Amino acid sequence: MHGYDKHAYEPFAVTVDLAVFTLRAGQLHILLVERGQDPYAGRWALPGGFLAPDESAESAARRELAEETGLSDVAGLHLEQLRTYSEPDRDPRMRVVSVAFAALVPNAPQAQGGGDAARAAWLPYEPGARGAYGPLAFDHDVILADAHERIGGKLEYTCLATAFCPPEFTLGELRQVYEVVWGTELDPANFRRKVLATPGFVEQIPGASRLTGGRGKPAALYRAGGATSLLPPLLKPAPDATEGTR
Amino acid sequence: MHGYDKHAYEPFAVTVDLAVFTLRAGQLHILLVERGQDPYAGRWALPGGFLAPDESAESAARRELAEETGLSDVAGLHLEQLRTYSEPDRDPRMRVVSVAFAALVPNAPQAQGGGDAARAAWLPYEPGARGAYGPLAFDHDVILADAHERIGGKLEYTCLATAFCPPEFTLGELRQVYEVVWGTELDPANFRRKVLATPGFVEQIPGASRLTGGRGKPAALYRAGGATSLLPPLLKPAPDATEGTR
DNA sequence: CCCTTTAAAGTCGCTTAGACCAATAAGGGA
DNA sequence: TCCCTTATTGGTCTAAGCGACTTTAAAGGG
Repeated sequence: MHGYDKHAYEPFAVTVDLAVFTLRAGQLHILLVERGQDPYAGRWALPGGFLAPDESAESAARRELAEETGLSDVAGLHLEQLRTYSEPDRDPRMRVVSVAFAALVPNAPQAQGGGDAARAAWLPYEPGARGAYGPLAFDHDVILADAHERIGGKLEYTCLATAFCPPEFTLGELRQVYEVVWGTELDPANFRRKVLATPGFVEQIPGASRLTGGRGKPAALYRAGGATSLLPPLLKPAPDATEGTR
Repeated sequence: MHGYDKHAYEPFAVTVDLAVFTLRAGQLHILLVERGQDPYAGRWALPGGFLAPDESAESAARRELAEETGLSDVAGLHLEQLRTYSEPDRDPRMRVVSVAFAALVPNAPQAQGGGDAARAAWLPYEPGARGAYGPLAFDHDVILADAHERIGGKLEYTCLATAFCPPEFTLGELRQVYEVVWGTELDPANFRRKVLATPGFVEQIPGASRLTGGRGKPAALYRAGGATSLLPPLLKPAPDATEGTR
């Protein structure tokens, strides 16, 4: 196929949508912008924007990420293409094909309004029920749920969790990433053994330590190692059948 | 920011590209079409086509899959969105954004030419070096490599392997799927134990048996079960102990 | 001064993956 | 016919890993 002179083709508008997660006060947060105009005026939506003629979707996503978060060094942030949403009726005005990305930000600064007048905020994300943001605009509820599932899955078999942490972190903070994203609790001792047994996951910073919550024994500091895959994987514990909370 | 009246946007051509895999004579094969016109005239390419105004990328991909393979029941075939390729220079003529899919076909019929005069063929796929098809057109070498990596990864933690098999298959045939896609050998007894220990992976057909290669003991027949995830995963064996990645 | 809190380190038992070995049931060749 | 080969099926054994648990260390609070 790909014969342009033999087949008619329709032009489409192409956008990128970003699901930007961060950890704040021990809770998973998502970056959202408030729409100021119809359709879905007043509703929250994922940040995003149109693809420029001379950039790839990855470039556009990273540009939008810098604009919306106000961070200066978005080069090192984890940005991952989720999938492309192309249902014909997903935008009531016109045909829009959107390439969705998931991004992880370690320490979230204040949310910036974008280039235009839209209001931006970090809002706590709760997987099952809709949180404080209500139903999102367009199909962004689906995109957001897909993004969270992807992140949770990648924690199992990659070293992605360090992307949520600042350059220097304790093993307790790293464990909190798993606990918050998965919504479960992990045994601190077993988690420590598993992480340290994986070569290249983390590297200890010699002689450095820090108190995490003002209490308890000071914890050693680590930085992210060079490994990217986590073998064997760190599997999310199966939900207990006797417990009805899930 | 999704404000159409505030930002200019460029229209793009949107296509779907398909990496269709099958097993033939104990070897992994990929469905390719030969281009009849420039650019890349005479080169092999992945089948694909333009997105129609009223269909999603998934619909377009399934439509193309039916056209190119000549199969009548593409509804049950596994079709999975890979990612979207949007580099500005990936098509020398114009700006084309392509949504790539990976598909698995159990028993490949003869390759059909598409609706146009393009020649289609099943060609053996070899992961590392380029096979009998030489360098593919556009960025399709990258797409094909990404598709193979995705399929190989999904075999580890899903029950996807049955999608390569006909409705009734032996455990040896199922094991061959893993061996061919991964390029490794698996112990037949351990593979059998692992598959049968996973509830819902396969169901035995009572009393049925078949000779696989004309030799050996007849094997019991199974059909695909209802399970979709494979927990704990069936990990691909590490290449060698000389590397420190495990 | 004792209590709580968190980190760090070790122990115990169960499960499982990987490496084997053996028996069964077919076809092929001498 | 009698082995030999091939492939399935079933079994054993061992080392590794994981979950549950205990213990010690190092900090702050009442």
